[in-house]
Amino acid sequence: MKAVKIPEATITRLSMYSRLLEWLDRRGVITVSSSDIAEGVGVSPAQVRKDLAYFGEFGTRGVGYNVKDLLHYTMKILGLTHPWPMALAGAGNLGTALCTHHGFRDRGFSIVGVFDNDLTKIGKRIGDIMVHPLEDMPEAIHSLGIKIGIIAVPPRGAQEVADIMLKNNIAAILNFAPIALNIPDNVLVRNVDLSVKLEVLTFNLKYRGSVAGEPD
Amino acid sequence: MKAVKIPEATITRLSMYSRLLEWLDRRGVITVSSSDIAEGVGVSPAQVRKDLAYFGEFGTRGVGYNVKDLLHYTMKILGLTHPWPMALAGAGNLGTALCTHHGFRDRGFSIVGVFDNDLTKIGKRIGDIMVHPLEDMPEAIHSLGIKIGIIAVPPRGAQEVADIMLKNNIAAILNFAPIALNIPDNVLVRNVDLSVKLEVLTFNLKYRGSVAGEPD
DNA sequence: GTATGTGAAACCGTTCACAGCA
DNA sequence: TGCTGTGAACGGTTTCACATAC
Repeated sequence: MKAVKIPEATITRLSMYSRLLEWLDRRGVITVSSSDIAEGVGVSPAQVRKDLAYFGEFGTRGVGYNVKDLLHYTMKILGLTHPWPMALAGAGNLGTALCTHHGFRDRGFSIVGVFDNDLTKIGKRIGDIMVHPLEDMPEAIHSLGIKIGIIAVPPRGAQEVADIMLKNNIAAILNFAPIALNIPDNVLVRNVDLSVKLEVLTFNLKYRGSVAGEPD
Repeated sequence: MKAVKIPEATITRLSMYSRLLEWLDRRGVITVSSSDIAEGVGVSPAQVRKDLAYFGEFGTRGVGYNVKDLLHYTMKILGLTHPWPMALAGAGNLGTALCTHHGFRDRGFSIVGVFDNDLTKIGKRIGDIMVHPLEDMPEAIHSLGIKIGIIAVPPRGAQEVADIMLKNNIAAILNFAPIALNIPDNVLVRNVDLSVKLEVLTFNLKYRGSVAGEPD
């Protein structure tokens, strides 16, 4: 935690390193080198070392990194030492998929409230939680200490949902609606836009013939 | 189409401009300025102009851009003048969500084959298409001229699915499995990793207090 | 010998500021 | 006058290469 600006890309990669380390740890691997990690997530070894160097010195020269230790550090850096309850707006197919998404629970994220204003969905059960009307979201946010909201409603309703979240002091939003939300600067937003991802592919298919590389 | 390298971020934004233009066009808007576009997608006007400049001169000085024309150009640049049939592997919740995802069809993408090797899913109907066994995928890829594959299976099965796609000359893969796929350089891959997105949020919540900005 | 940690260099993308044109 | 198009400046990220430490 220096007074240095840390590139977002570094955080993204750190998250990937962390998951790889979890995998290695489960397999009983004790030590990894920066090249091992690099190969595992598809970046350069120098990049791995630079990324880690933002946060401290975790390795041993001539040896590498202790898997368990580095895993622990990455989790701590990413703020994953405690669970993050989340509120989900939208109980459609996407919402259902997110609710049951294994990858979330594996990393300490859990959707503790699902909200929708479609009467045919309210009362339904997704996994082990029930869909509640949107108007119940504020109370849930406060009583369950929810800091992160997920928007998985159609574009039309997205800003409305965002506004409700904002009014109730949500700190961060993961938005799946393909529109630019109007969000104040003190609230974090990240968008997941599936069509954009596909269009990057079609562009490349069309103009570059075929070149690989994964910047994102 | 110059001999200039075009930043991936430019393509990402182009895709967003394109969708905004569609929206404006449907509303009967005739002309937009770079500032209008910039505001609509949350970037700077200079950025919009730079991005467009990679591909030509589409505007009129002192006036702006013709919405219909620019929409047409962006679609063409992105390779969206013809439909892109896609094969989906994985008929779980995520697969189902992707199948019924409106945003795809709106932009010319359509999933024309869904494959899974879970016997309880094969034969099921998602929307208007049926889930087929994974072994039927090769034939579908060839007979339907599929160039893009989507992987929405659990991490364990992802590489296997990828290998099948590769063996059948898929040109691009959109991967939702949170692992680094082993893919040759001549095949395009983009990963959608939901946990990573969330961990970027938790990192920022923890260390930056609250700062906005959407780099991705 | 081997692999980390790190300044310096190279590279890339964004912003600036203004020339060019309707 | 107003807004586009663009070379140049800027800032930030990645790569390089080597000193450092085990």
